[in-house]
Amino acid sequence: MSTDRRPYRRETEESRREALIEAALDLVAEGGPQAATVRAIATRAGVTPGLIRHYFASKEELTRAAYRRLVQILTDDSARALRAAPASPTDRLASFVAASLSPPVVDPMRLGLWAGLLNTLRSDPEMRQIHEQGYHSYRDLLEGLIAALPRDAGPEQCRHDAIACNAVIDGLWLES
Amino acid sequence: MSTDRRPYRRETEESRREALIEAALDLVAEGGPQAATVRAIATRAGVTPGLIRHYFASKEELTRAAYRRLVQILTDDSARALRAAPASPTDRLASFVAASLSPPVVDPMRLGLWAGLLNTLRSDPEMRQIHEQGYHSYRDLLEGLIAALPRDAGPEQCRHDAIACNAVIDGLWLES
DNA sequence: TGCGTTGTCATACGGGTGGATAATTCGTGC
DNA sequence: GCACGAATTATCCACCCGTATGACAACGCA
Repeated sequence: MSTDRRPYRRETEESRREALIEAALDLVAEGGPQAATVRAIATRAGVTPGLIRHYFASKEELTRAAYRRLVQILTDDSARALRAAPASPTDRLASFVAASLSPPVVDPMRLGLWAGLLNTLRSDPEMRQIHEQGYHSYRDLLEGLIAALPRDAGPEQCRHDAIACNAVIDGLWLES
Repeated sequence: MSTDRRPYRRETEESRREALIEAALDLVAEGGPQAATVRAIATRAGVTPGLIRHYFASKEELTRAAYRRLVQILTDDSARALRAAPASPTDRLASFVAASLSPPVVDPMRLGLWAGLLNTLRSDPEMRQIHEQGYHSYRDLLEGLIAALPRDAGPEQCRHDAIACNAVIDGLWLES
């Protein structure tokens, strides 16, 4: 009479959280927020729905954790590209821009993710805060590179150029 | 005992359809597709839910009509900008690009719309077809303007430049 | 002014699904 | 082996979705 129970392995808290977060991001990227239900996330992560609330107080918290993770990935990718860049200021900027337009930064999945999360960002203040933090750190990176260029330009001008440059990058990023 | 019935006015078929479509677009822009429920659309349009199915066979049909309308708006705006443009090829291109980056083409609502509809576009083939038609007509417009420039460039080059130019425009558009 | 058409309202239904929970089981480290 | 807690299972409840239906009233026309 014993119903056969699904076999399972115990995992570390970190690996489980990671799997759940990744599953959530994948689902949002593919089908928008409405596709990222607790059941779908659990299935994708290879666990049962109940487990989600073992690691996250609510689905909302999981969503926020997922977005935090996404921002971190983007930030890390940018920073890594910069570390491997050449020494000349001009070349540094050029290679940084190039890196921002090639894999793994550019990825169709990321576009879907961004689009899917846009509405959520607008409504949830905490999400918005996470987002702005990441956005500013990227733009500041860009501004630093531009300020290091061998040319005559005040900080005001550099800031303005950084914003414009960022705009162009985002545009090319969209087209991929 | 008679429940007081909400007073109403009879409208033309066109104006009702228009109101429903606009309501649907607004809701998608604000809260994503999941916010555009039959009830919400009806409320926003100032009617009761039942009326939707008086004008559209199903909600899906309304959604498609709404998207068709959006594409038409974008196309019209582009064409209008071009009609008012100067004669010189270089100036024409410049003013067209400028128009693509100012109101009413640029609009935070449109960005939300685009983000919300991205997933829908991916899954619904008919939607995708509507989308590509609009996208191509815009890019062809751009390609025509570029081909008219006073310079030495083959058709292949013009096409390539049009795609790149479109990418940059989209990027600036995103930043608004 | 009265009548018929039909645009519009009101309400209900059947159901799918969403997030949450509580108790149970069994893998695992000691 | 024993105990702890990770993970499963089963279920809850509520909400909201899209659809269907029938009554009512606004407007055009005679």
